[in-house]
Amino acid sequence: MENKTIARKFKLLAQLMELHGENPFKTKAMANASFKLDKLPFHIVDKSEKELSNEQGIGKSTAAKVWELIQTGCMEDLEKLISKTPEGVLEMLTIKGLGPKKIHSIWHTLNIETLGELYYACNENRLVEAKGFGLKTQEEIKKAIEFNMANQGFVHYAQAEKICLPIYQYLRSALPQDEQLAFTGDFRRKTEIVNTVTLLSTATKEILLSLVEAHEELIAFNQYENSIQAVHISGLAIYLISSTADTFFHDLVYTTGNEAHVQGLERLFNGTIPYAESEEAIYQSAGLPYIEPELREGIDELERAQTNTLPQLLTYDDIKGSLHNHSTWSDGVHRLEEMAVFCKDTLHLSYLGICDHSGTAVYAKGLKSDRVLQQWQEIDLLNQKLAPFKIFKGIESDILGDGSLDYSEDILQGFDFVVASIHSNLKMDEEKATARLIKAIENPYTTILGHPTGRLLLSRSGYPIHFEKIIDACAANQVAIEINANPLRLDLDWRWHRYAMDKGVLLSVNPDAHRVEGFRDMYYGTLVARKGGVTPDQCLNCFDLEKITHYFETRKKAHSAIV
DNA sequence: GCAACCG
DNA sequence: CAGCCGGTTGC
Repeated sequence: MENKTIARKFKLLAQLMELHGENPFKTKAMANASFKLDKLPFHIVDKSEKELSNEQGIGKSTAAKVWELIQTGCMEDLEKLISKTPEGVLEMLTIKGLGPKKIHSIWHTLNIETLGELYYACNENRLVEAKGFGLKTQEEIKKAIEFNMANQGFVHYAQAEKICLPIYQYLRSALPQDEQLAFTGDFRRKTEIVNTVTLLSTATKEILLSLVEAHEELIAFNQYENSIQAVHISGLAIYLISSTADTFFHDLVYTTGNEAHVQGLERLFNGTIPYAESEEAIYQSAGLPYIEPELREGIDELERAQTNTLPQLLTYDDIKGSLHNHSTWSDGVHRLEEMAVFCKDTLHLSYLGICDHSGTAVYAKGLKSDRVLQQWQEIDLLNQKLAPFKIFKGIESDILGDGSLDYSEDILQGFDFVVASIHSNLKMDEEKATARLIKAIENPYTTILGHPTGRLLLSRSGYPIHFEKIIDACAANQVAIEINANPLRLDLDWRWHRYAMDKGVLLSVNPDAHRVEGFRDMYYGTLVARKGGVTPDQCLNCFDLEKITHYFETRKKAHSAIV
């Protein structure tokens, strides 16, 4: 069991205790425990109950609960509270703008127990009758429910991958070597969210069905002539299609999609895509080089293939370093040295950009100026110790409400680079948000624009921005744009990578890691970067140490000339 | 801690 | 009735 899972259970426990009006001190203790558990720099499952209770903020009874959770997979207190709470009320906790207090009011004064009823009440203007609710809140909640409904059944790519790779392995080892088996559909095209994972195999439907039925975590619930609809216990839909040896690669192209890409390909064949012994052979017989599944979105990949101008997509191995990461200096889990050593020795990268939160982000222990100076001292020492590995002095500076950065010029000029991003005042119209971002982009100290829309996939749409204007401003000011590699963000969206590159804007695959494992998110970043057609030479952290050092230095010279 | 919202 | 305060929520 992962720390995150344990922390989430405690958070839910705290929320439900509050929802059911239990002792506020105990409630607070559970909320604190959740926060604390989430920030422990080791795997909780490796420790004893005793060791755990030695941690500041985790007492005997909390440690006992953690132990119970690890041993039995659940906590009695939590299970009791869950059973006392209608399912719909539990779902309300996932709606932005609703916390335990407001949900209590909805549940007990309006007698609403499902999200459907709640939505209906918003439409009927009945939510305002409950204490603590006004017109604005009602509108926000209505929008949040709509957002939730539109995303029903979808999971992040990373979640889907975690579930279906073992399923693939299971099927692969159960099927004879000469039977083909492959992922297909959206998942194969690496879309940022998926609602169905589709697998294609030359095995018969009967064999596939028997394997699904033998798998503890899969339930087959529907059958068609050549396919099986199944669901994983997590709720993720799994679709299995039975193909044949002759038609396999033809079927693979069709099911991989997307529709527009397949239709375009069909036109090149005057109607039907032929059978062949590989996908490469199919594209070749249309006179085309192989087109990576990530690029098959029906944009202009067929034209680019025809003119031999498909991009040389970056791969995970092209990544030379990691920019935009956090440490215990702000809200990270691991110390700066641990982060650096992990990059150096485990990931074999040649540099780390550390970008802890700036002062305004108090909730994330953002660094005030004096702490910045102290961190620089530590970085200088570590750079001596770890050479030739290099830690760059960076900061994730909040973009304040008016578009300015968080520090005075004398501090800003001391950084090797600055990631500027928005964390507060997210409810802006497009005009305001765009102007605010452009002001930050025009700041001579801004090196990279961080998560440009602030979106959280499946839970929060970003603030609206005028993408062309933002990207044009980055081009004019030589500001790179982050591809935030956290699978919940993947922001800048891959649909805008092309536009950015055409304008000469560099992209940067940034994991925004808050713990050492977080660096691995760069893998998800490279997947969407590939979807966006990003090449290594247009990706800032594919620069080797010498090149990026030079890049940062010349950028600094450029703005000190202005100042 | 701070901003938005509500009473 | 403007404006302040305290509570809730999210960052």
